[in-house]
Amino acid sequence: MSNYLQHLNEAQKQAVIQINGPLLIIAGAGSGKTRVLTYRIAYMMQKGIDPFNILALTFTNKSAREMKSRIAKIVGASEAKNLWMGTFHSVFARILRSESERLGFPSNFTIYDTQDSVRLLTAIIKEMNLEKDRYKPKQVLGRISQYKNNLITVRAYKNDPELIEADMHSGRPKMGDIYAHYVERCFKSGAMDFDDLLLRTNELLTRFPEVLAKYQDRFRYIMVDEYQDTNHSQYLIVRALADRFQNIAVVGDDSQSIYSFRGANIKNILNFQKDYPDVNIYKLEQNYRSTQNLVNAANSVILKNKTRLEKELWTSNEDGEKIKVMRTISDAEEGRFVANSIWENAVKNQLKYNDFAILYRTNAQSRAMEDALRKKDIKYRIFGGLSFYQRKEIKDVLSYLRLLVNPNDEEALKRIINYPARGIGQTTLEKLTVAANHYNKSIFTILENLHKIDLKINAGTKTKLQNFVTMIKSFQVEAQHKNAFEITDFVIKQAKIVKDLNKDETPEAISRVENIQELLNGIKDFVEEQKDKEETNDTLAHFLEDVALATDFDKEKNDDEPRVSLMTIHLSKGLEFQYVYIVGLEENLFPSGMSSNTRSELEEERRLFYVALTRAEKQAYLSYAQTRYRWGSLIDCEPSRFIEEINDKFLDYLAPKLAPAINKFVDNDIFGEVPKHLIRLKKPIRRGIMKQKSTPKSITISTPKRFTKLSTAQENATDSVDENIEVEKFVFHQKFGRGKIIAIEGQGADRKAEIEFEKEGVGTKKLLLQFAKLKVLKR
DNA sequence: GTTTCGGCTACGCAG
DNA sequence: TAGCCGAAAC
Repeated sequence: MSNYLQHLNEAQKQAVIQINGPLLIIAGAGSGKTRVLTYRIAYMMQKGIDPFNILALTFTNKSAREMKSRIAKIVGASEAKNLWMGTFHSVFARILRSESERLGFPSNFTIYDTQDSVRLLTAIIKEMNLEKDRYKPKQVLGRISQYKNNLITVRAYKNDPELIEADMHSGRPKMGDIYAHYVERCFKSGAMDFDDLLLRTNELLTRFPEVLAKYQDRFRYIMVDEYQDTNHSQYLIVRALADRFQNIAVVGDDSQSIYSFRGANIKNILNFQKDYPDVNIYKLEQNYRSTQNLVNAANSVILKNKTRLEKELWTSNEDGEKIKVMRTISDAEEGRFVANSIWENAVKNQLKYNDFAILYRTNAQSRAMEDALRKKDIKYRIFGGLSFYQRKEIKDVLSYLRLLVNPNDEEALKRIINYPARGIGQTTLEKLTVAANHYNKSIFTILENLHKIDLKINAGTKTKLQNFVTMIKSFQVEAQHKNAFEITDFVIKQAKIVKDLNKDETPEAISRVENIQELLNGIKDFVEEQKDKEETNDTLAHFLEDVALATDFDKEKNDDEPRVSLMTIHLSKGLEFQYVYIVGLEENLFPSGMSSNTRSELEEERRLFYVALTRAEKQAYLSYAQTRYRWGSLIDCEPSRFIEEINDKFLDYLAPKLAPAINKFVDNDIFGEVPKHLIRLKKPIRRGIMKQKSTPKSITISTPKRFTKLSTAQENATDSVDENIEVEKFVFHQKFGRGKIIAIEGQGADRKAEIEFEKEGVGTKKLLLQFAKLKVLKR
């Protein structure tokens, strides 16, 4: 039982048996990190530690499941069951659910996905009459996400002149107001977005010391995987929870830090020693995954980065073959090359298609690969991109379920109030939204009280609205005695969703019906699983949470047919394949044109390339096209600098199949003696200009230096902003300037101030405080 | 008041 | 090329 320790090398063994105190494990690619983590937990449990006291935060739910089952094999299933294992988001969503009422959220709060958040922001920006070109919802969401990941709440924002100045400078003076509305609307809807799951956890642990104490006492042993990709918010959660017992083990590899765009802070791992001075550090440097040629090639690449911890990956595996480099004339040709090569290698080496992966920088590149694979009749599976749960028909069905669980969920309501079409249009919805904002209630509450307020909605429409409410309420009643599968089936039939789709006989509509059927099957499986777990009755809410946080890896395809995996390099982290094809190695694509500006951005791209290379066990292929369709038109491409950064002795250039006319052009151009990057260096000016064209400076959201400063300000972000507003006080309005309050009337959302503005031609105005967003001046 | 049609724009990675 | 949004058609 305990002889599993024999399977470890010395560094691995040390990392496993040191279970007390802070521990930093620097784990190179393919160095047996998962093995160390699973053995470590098993070892702890055999030493008598209650699994109930162990928290392991993993990067994906899939890896949590896999580790759990491996641990179960060592210590037994019943013991392993009590482990807390999962992603930050799923673990803390679960904790938030049981504590949410302290924060003013219902326990059945909805989790908004990115699409929901973007839709809500689009609505808010529209309601505020802001130019949607200046305030692009996706960019605004990115900015809000930055605030949240750095624990800058609405109040912290409003008290931070530098931050306000930064947004003003980037041409978005209204960011603070949008942020405030967004937070308010989420709160009103009983919804948290992805970043809230971390932000609100921090809020919970800071505002309620007894809650912090409870979880500190519970999670006496904490482990964090992929620590290099944690953001500030996650960092603070871990630090708070581990503060009492300091049994904190983090595992990571600074060379594989590739998520800075979502706030990951490489400093978390680099500074771990500073946070815990008595830390023990172990480095796992032996690679068990790849051939020597691959490991050495990857090393030669990552050496070009300046910011890195000292470590050298090595392997005792066979030499292996050189990395193959291929040039093609177009992206379609690149697809054909990859498909042919996979087919040949599969036949020649007796491999299954699941031994192959195609990795790319952007999801858009998958199409050319798919086309080629389909033509060769090679089965494949795409990860990422538009996931199953984000498909329109699936989101529509899920929105019904979300609404019956939480009727205040505004985004769910807006999706389905007129789907299938029931004669409730844009105009009606706008009236309802205005009323909801006015009374500071959810749209559903307005609908329930429709007879009490006059919204100038005609009688026919009113009846339709009332029918809608009645339907949703009937679903809620049914849900009390039906399980998740039964209620979903009921909803689909009652709402006539499939019926609506069946009106259409296009392949798309048929596929949509199939997808809904697949969703039903998924829910059935889920219900069965829950039965085994003998957990609570709230399976529907539980299912919706899983779905909101699910990634593509969490949804196993039911067939066991081997398939080639297609995914972005980001998604491939932690995975391994015998044969790996890294495609689209072109300047402006990989490295991304948006990341060539600063050294640190370029270093992250290089780490991304390092991650891609180290996924391969036996053989890696690099390919690039000379022309590619992007943004709907054909563009010329140059090979990526990353190809040249690999020492030539590890590479094997394949003879390119080119049309003769182009051939004479490119032959000495690409493989000639003159290092290409010397030529390319002359060109950044042109790149710069082109870049500005597509993203004008005024719109770019730049992170001010000051932004990384830690803000620990905690508050309930739903606090009203107008609490200081009194008669006689001077205020500042974004548009009308300085003014004096001469009267205040109304309550709550209806509260208005009469203000005498100093600016010429403005005069006295009555403004709703809810929208006016006045700043109180000292004098 | 609702639906449909056509033009415009987006492609950077993700829980 | 798809998906979204505003304007015209129903």
